[in-house]
Amino acid sequence: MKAAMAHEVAEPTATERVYAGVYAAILEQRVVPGMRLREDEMAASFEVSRTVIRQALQRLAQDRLVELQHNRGAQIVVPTRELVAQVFDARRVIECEVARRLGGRLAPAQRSEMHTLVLQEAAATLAGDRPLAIGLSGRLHRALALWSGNAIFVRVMDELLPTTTLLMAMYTSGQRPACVAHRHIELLDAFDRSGPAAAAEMKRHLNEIERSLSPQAAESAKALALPRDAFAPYKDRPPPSRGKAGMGVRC
Amino acid sequence: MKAAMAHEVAEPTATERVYAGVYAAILEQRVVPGMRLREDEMAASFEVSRTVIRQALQRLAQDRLVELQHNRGAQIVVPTRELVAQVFDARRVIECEVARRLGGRLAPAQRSEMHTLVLQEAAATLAGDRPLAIGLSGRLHRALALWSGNAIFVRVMDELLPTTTLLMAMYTSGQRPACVAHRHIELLDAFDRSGPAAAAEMKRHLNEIERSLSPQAAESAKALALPRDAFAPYKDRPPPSRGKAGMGVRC
DNA sequence: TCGGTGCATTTTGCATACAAAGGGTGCGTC
DNA sequence: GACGCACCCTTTGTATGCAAAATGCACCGA
Repeated sequence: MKAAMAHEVAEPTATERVYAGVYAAILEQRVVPGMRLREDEMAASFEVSRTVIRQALQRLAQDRLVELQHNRGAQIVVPTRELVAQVFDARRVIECEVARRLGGRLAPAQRSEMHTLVLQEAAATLAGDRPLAIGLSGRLHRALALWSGNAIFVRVMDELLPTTTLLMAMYTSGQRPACVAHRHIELLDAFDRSGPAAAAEMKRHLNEIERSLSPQAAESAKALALPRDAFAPYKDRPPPSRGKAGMGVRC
Repeated sequence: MKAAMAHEVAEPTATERVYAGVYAAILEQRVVPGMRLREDEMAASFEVSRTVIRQALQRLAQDRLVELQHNRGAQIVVPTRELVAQVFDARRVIECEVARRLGGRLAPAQRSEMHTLVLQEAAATLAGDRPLAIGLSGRLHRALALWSGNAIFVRVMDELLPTTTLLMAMYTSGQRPACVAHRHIELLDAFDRSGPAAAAEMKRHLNEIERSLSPQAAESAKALALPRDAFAPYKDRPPPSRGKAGMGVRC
């Protein structure tokens, strides 16, 4: 009778909050690749039980944002140059095919939605909100897969987008604006033309994004300790004192 | 120390046993699409706690073998003709590209492993062990993705193979031997020639499998009750010794 | 017969507990 | 100072309990 009509925007579950919290921390580069995520600490930070943390870590591992090593806990995935190449290679294969099928065939509603997303992303980029821009970019590419008519492509995109997001967040050295890579307007134009044109532009587009990722930001940074405030926005107030020795800090 | 060297073949966790049990039940058609999987009953059948059942269902849902409906529990996915078309469409896109890259470039070891898998699969088919044959077929396709050099393709195959397995198990009306679809020998030959040849043969191969799936077996069968003994082999016999129940399939 | 209501069943989310396993640390020894 | 061993800490796997939410169904009234 009130909310909870359209989607489950109502009240996120605790697990989801943790998931989103870590996701946001990655996007905003508050965490470093290779950083250990200890269950107790996270449970304290988010003020939930370890059950929730474990579930969230499970989902994050499923999205390849964290890596679970047996009996050694979880850590933020350390992206490699190799991974960048492979992800974009695979995305070119799939998304160029999507573009080929969809180019010149966009329904008016789809075209207008695409346009909206492009504008929103541009606005976010201008506003300096990189996380939002990255998210909107992902939504655009996902929408294209959806419109291709094959739900499997959407599944594949859902599998690859989180990793891409991680890569874009990690392989960006601080102030460098990665926005040059997001010339989605030209993509929109190409989709108005033909399949081959859209495919070609998609390839160019993905190449451009790939090139924009500087393979330096994520280097070194092995297994850092958890900065006390990495998830600060989610714990409200600093816990009294966690004077536990043996943190195993090592760079 | 001793075992657990190569892989975790040592002693499967309870969650894994449940997962494997349901997986096998699907392969052997002891369960029907749409069948409800109630936690309590499964917990009783497998003699584990609901914790384990929930985790197993989670993994099964992740593999799209069961569908989790909010507050309505889990049920075996009901495959549609649409899904068949989409899965094989996507697999053609990806695996033909894999074949194109790999054709004529197989390392000797790879070629021999491919050969071994093909022979094993043929043997399993002759022996009437459809589940094994389906599994080996999947392993072959996965190996090809692996050898393509792009780990992302492996991820995608890992995403699609369980669904394909489900489809092959479900869309096979009892005695119909689906083995004609597995002319992997010709695939092997094509991979010895060239990229384009391998891609063409892969396309033909996937088309053949797709056509072999008769879209009738999985119809109707909505929300059946759980047969008391669907998972029987797993609640009385600790070691699932590959029971050969309902194996009346043969070529 | 149709429609609304309330209860019973089930699932879900979360917390807690505990034994086992494995890795890392630090200490003692050589 | 290097090596080996024992202990500790963390994670993992599993069980259990419980409250809240949602479903489905039976029952009741019109």
